[in-house]
Amino acid sequence: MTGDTQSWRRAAPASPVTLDDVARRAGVSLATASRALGEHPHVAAATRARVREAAEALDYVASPEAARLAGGPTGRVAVLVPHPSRWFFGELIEGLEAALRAADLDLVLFRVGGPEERAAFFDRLPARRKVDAVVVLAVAVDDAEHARLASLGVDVVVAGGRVAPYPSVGIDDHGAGRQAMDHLLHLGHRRIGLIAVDDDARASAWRTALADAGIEPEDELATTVAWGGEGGAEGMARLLGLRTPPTAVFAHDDETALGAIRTLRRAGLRVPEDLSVIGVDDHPLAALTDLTTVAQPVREQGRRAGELVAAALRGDLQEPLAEVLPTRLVLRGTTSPPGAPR
Amino acid sequence: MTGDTQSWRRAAPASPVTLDDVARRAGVSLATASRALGEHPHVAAATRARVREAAEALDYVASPEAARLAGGPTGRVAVLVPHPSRWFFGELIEGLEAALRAADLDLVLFRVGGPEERAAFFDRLPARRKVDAVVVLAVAVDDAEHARLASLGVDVVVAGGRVAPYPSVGIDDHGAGRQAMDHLLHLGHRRIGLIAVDDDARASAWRTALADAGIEPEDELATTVAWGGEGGAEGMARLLGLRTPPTAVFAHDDETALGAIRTLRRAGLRVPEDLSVIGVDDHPLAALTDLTTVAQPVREQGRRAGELVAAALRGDLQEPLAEVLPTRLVLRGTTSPPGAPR
DNA sequence: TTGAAAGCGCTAACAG
DNA sequence: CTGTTAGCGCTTTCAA
Repeated sequence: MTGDTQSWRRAAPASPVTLDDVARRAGVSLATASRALGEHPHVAAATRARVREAAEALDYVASPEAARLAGGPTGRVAVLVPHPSRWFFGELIEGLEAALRAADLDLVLFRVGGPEERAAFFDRLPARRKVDAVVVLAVAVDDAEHARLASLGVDVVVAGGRVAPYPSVGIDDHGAGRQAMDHLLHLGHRRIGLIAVDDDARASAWRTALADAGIEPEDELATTVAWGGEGGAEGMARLLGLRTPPTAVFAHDDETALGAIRTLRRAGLRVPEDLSVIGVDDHPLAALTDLTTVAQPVREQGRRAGELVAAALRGDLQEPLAEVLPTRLVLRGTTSPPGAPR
Repeated sequence: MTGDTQSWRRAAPASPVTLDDVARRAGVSLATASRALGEHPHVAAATRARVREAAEALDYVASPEAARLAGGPTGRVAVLVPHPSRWFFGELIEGLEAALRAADLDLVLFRVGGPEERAAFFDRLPARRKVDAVVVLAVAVDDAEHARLASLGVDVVVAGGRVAPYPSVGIDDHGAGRQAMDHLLHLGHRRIGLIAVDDDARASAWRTALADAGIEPEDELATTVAWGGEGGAEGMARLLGLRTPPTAVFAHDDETALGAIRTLRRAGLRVPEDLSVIGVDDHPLAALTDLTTVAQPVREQGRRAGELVAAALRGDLQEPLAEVLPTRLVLRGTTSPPGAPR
């Protein structure tokens, strides 16, 4: 590093080598050089080799701007994220980043959390002309938004969920809910509470699992809360306020479940002796807190979604396939048969 | 939404609105429109207003490629993140995204965890500027990398830490460590353990705080572990293995602290009655688990860093200032005087 | 203060 | 198979 006091400031960029230089050195026309470097079909092998050599020697790096301007792809993918700071989305992003990087695509992040942000994105479409594809992370896209997305003229892939007509990669949320519920039912619980975050597939799994077990789902046992630990804590408090509280609770996700457990501890109740709790995700803290849960491969969902985008951009994606990755019950210490002594 | 089975595929892009269209609608020349939209000086206020109005009405989005090709900025900022899925970095990203968006800058995410990924970034960002600036999130930048960045002609800002000559925004890590240590010392602890993740400022605060209190820092009381809950658990296990275990522990961060507490619980020890634990961050789970900690404004650090970049790109940043945001001790339930009954 | 015109570096027809 | 020729959309001299 220079001792220059101004060294933190930007210096002058290095001299640029253009395709023209490469073409000249290889003794071909600019157009041929372009074709040779791109994976174009009709180029003599020898020519191609010569051009590549020249490019190599000159340490040539193409200008993405110029390429794009002339009609090529941008080499960029927009990623729509509602909550970047949540573990789930962070994992999704890590997986995506890895796959996109491997495909030589840059990841441009757009946060679309609240309604204003959504509106800001879909109305203004700041991604216009800036990306080749859009990856939507676990957010529902309504018809109007879908229409806007379509007007972008880019490929769309969904990760961590499933949205109408787009290719997607996610888990079977209903199935995951069933795994959790069936586990509780197997243990012998009949009065099972639900702490939902949305009226989603996991919530509906609660109903159908109960119904299938010949138990009438009671509305008072289902409560919907804001996402997160605090929400979970509040939901559990509500359930404890019931004349007859449940003997087990299925929480929307691990963080919500952890919140529920806090409420139980504060109320002097033991988990799982007095009440069983199960979540979904297999968040790192679930292992740490010995939380029984239904694990889902989050990073993998991101990775696959990234691969799907890459394939779509190559034109290799024929059908809007919806990939469903497996979930699995992880037995730990927060569930046991009802009224189990110790 | 169309019922077309192919509707998931990219549709034809909506006709792109060019600067030309804006200029025409505003009744000025292309050049004037460009100047009006850019913050150029010599444009009549009325003209500028008219052009802006036209742009607004037409929902105009500039083509970054064309702008860049013609010598302008890219309107993009690279963000280097080591671990996107960790809460700390997610928060930083949320803050950054908000600030960059407000400045009309796009955020391009690059993960730079291991050495290979770093190399990939510094090699590939190459020669051609894909971004106008780089925000480095809490990672060290070596001299070669620094040189590379400088030669690319991009501005650099650091968030969540402090790196050599760059403008940065972070906290006083040593100070935060002192807040934690002083709290423990105030409570009367003399034998205080350290679970470090690095040989960093927080770790050094452990030493100086003890020394200042007239206590000789014993090496066996300081243990370094891998980041995260598992690391914390392991570190605590090591400390418990000592002939004379500490009566309190300062953990590098909340997640590490949570891991330590797990080990204590499993060992049948009570927190804080048998052993006090304090972390740093004020992670959402800290509130949930009643963990005493030193809070730092993470999202705010990201936000400020974003503002700094925007300023630097406008040329409004005169000096490489290093902003230090305040931390504060958050008293909760995992610390108490040593040997405190109940 | 504004307009006209010249590229920025590359890709994609269209000829040869 | 390869060369020629237009632009892509924007920022900038250079004049007016």
